[in-house]
Formats: sequence, structure tokens, C-alpha cells
Amino acid sequence: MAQISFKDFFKYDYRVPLLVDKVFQMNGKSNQFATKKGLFKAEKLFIEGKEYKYSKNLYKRIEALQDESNGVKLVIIKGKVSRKSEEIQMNHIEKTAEFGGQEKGKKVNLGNLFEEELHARMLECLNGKSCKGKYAKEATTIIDTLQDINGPINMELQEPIVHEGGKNQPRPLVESSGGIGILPLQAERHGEKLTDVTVHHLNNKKSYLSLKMGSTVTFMNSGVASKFFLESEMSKGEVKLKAGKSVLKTLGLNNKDFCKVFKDYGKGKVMVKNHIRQVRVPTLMNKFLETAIGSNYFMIHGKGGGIDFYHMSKSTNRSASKVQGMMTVYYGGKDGKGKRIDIEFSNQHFDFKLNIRNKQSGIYPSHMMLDYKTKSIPGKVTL
DNA sequence: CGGTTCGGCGCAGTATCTCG
DNA sequence: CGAGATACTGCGCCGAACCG
Repeated sequence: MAQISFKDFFKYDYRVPLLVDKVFQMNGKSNQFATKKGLFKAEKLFIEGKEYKYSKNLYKRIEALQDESNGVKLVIIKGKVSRKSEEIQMNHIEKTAEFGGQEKGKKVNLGNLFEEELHARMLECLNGKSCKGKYAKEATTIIDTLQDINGPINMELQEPIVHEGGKNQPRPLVESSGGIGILPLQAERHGEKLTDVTVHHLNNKKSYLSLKMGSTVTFMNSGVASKFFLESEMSKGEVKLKAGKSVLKTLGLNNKDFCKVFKDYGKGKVMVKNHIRQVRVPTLMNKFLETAIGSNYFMIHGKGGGIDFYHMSKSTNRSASKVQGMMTVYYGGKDGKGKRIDIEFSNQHFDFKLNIRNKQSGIYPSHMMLDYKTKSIPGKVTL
């Protein structure tokens, strides 16, 4: 669990009042805080060296320090960890569920669980013992298929099947020959980047498995805040960075309307006129999709009731990347009032949904992501 | 070294559909 | 025809890397 940075306290209006309530045990709140020093019981609150008693508007005294460069040092909470007196700063407080974090020990990330369970079962099945339990049948079929395609698995290795889902290897968005692409620019090198489980074969080939769980699945998810879409430019109504303009060109977006969505967000009405538009798919899109989809990996997609399994080969990638005809652009989401841009397009293999939005509780876009739904893929089976 | 950014993972609330 | 299931849609948390 992470700590809440000083700045994070001001991201949501409830946090500083909650902090104050907790220190003074007001409104039914407990004065206990999870901190890296242990469970901390608050007793006194000091702001800029002066002790304060509770008052209804005391939180405003803290909020006034929001923009102070050393604000974090100016608020001190004194109390005890068991019997020992301690003092902490706001940024020493852990982000518990009360402050909008994930409940410790309660929520499990199902995608990560899927990786762990399937990886463990595949290794177990490889040992030649009777292979049973959750995912046993699926693990066996996957192993068979991989051996058919890439040859026998190398059993001499200490770990013939490696779980490397935690590596989060970057696949950044870049400008490329007038359009955009995802690095590395050769599609077939994406398998090694996005792999969650890697299977090693005797001939030194590797099978890269991409594991996904749930109904929302994503091909790419790149940060765009610092290299493409600067808030400083967008708030003035136009993206100026060349790289940013290349993104807009590739996606068939209107620069001014794009900015207006975020600039005018929050007024409770549609930001741009005719916010739903039919646009011809720019040719640049195909090249972008080749690297966004990538190739040389196997997709294993659990949807709770069947696991889709298919090979994203070079040839499948090529046909999956071709989109022609029209696409639908939603400035401000489906209803035109959201802080996002959505673009929908399709081909025989996928329904694509691309969005540009903020994923870090802000307004101006921080990320661009490409979600998809699978239609028909050559060789796709449901395990 | 503390704050910010990026890429990982879907999540959760609401609307719509379906079926006994 | 109402409740449970499913789909749709806008949005979020986390750890690691990065950076000044």
C-alpha cells in the first residue's frame, strides 16, 4: 500500500476534512492511522508550529497550505505508536480504504491471480504427474498447442515456464514517419515485451503468452501527458507539439474540438457541437495498429466461463491491423459531457475502442488506450 | 529522494436485456 | 413483469520508473 502524498490530500475535497476529523475523533472517525511507523494514534495537531483544537473549519487552515512549497513540513500530527510518542507528517499516512485506497487483504486483482494460477498449473502439468485442479485441462491444451507450433518444451531448464507478468515492460507511443506507432516498431518484437508467461522450447524458441482476465481488454495504454498533449497548450485551445499533431492526424481528430472537450469540461453541457461524427479512417491508422496489436504472442483471455486462446501471428496481425471505411468519433464520450475522446472502428477480427482520457483523477488527458473485443480470429479456440 | 508519469490491472455504477 | 444477468460507459488504483 502506498502513502498519500501531500498533494494527493487536495485531489479530493473529502480528504483533508477526514484527516482533521480523525485526529480529533469527530463525526464518528477513529484517530488511528496506518503509517510506516506502525498503527499510529493521533492526539494533537500542529500547523506551522502552533497547536490547534478542533473546529469545524480547521481543515481550511490546512488547505490554505496547499501551494506552499514546503507545505508538507508545516502540518505535524503528534501521537503514539503503542506507548511510544511519535510525530508524523501527512504524507506518512498510508492510503487505506478510508482515503480511497484498496482495502488491505480484501480486493484481489483477478488478472494477476489468473497469471499466478495458470502459470503454477502449467508448471505442475509439465512435471508429468497427474495434472488436475483449476485450469488443468486448459494448461494441458495450451502446452500441447505450443509444442505443436514451436517444438518440444525444454525440460532441462530449471524453469521452463517463467512468470514475468510483473515486469510491465514499456511500449511507448512515438511519432513515426508522419504518423504514430508503439515501440518497438517491428510488430513481431512485441511478444517479448507484453509477455506474462514465457515458455522455453528446446530449439531456443520462446512462446510468449499474454494473459488477460475480464471483459475489458486492452492492446495499448500509453502515457501522453508530457510528449504529446500538454495541458499548457490545450488550455489555450490548440495542440502545438508536432508529435501531438501526428496523433491527431492518425486518429482523424480535429485539434480545436479535441482541446475544447477538456478545456470546457465540467459545465454540465455538451462541449462541442455535433460531438458524434463519422470520419473516414486515415491510412496512417493501419501502421499504428500493426504495432499497437503486435505479434509473436499467444493470447489467453479468461472471461469467466471459457478461456479464449489464439495465436497472434504475423499474418493475423497484418489482417487485424487493416481498417477501412468509416469510424465513429465521440468528442466528450457518448453523451458529449465526459472528459474523454472515444473512437470506434472495426474489422473482421476486432471491434476497436480507442480512448484518450485522464486516468489519474485529473481532467486533461494522461493516457491513450486501445480496447478491443475479439470477433473471429484464425485458429481461435475456447478452452 | 520526494513528487510525477507511465503502463499494469480492470472496476463500479447505471442502463438494458432476458427469462421464469 | 420484476429481478437477476449482462452490457455499456466513464473513470480509478497501484507499483515501478523516471526526473529535477
